[in-house]
Amino acid sequence: MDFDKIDIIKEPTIIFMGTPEFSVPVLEGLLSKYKVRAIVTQPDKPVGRKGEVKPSPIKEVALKHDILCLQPAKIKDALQEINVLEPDLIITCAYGQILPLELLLIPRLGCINVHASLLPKLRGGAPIHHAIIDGYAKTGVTIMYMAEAMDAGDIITAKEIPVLDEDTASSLHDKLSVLGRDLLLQTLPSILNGTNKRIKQDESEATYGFNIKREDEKLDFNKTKRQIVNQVRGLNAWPGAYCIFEDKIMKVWKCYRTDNLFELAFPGQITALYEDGFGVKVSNGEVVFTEIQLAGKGKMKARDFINGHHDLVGKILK
RNA sequence: CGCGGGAUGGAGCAGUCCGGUAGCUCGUUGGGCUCAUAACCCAAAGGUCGUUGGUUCAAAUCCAGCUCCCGCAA
Repeated sequence: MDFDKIDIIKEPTIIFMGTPEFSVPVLEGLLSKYKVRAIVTQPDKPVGRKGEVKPSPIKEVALKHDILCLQPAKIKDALQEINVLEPDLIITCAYGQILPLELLLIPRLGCINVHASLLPKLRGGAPIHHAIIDGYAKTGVTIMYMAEAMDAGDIITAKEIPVLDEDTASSLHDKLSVLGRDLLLQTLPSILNGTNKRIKQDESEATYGFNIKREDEKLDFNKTKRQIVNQVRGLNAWPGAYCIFEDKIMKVWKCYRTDNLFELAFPGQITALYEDGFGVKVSNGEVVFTEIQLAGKGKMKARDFINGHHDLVGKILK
């Protein structure tokens, strides 16, 4: 009798923890090859203007596959339940809560996390947005053991992709999500049989990409055109960069930079009209807004906005 | 009852406060100019002004209800 074989056949008990859309492909990939004992996700929360209570995307998957789904308001409340399940491995991916040490110690093989950056770069809750906003040339996904400090655990493996000029937070999100799925499936066998690598993070190289705050969304026209463009595409398709036009919020969904200088214009001043949008003066030149949205209105082509608003040139965005 | 904005030809807006023949910038179609053009000139088509009811001689406009969309906040 071959005992090694028996070990491989024995199914590990896996618990998956995740919440948003990003973790859905990762979970579904996992489900295609492995059995998941339970799923932990954030409680249903009121979403949208009407305050409708909606389950998280991960809960939808749990329901579809008829898997036990835990939704503790605080993860500590579920420690007992998780303990009883006797997981061999806990896999997290954008769960949304910090895991306490007691939980990290439960699984025999530890807790691993799929994180959307090349650690130790961009630790924190919004690594995808910040990869673009902060002008990173490359980013990726990292699978690592979880530690008490946020995203600071030992690295198991990582895979990088370039940040392209045409990338938005949205496109990068989708790419990293499937990249994370593939990397997890590729790496999981070694984690389950204990042959995986385990590399300490270089603390001196650490950077952070914390959750987007309202102030991160406000455009500052004293910044450079590259910074403005990165901010706009780094916040597309959610939550969007904005500025103020005639006391109303104007979200900017798409823009590009030009070589025009307009040295005499004020930062934020509308410089000129073009076929596809209108120019705005920033510290070192001009960016052209091509898709915008005014408070109370839907997204629109900047050209349509121009058609309805005369005398734009010279006005100042704040 | 969380706060607020909006619904007007295909698009974006004005007109609404102070009721009285639907306007602007585009787009579309046809014609003209041009070596040529997404440029320019001329012309045309296209709207029961979100929906229901009320007030009035008369409602896009005033009043009430309803539907849908969106920004903020959660």
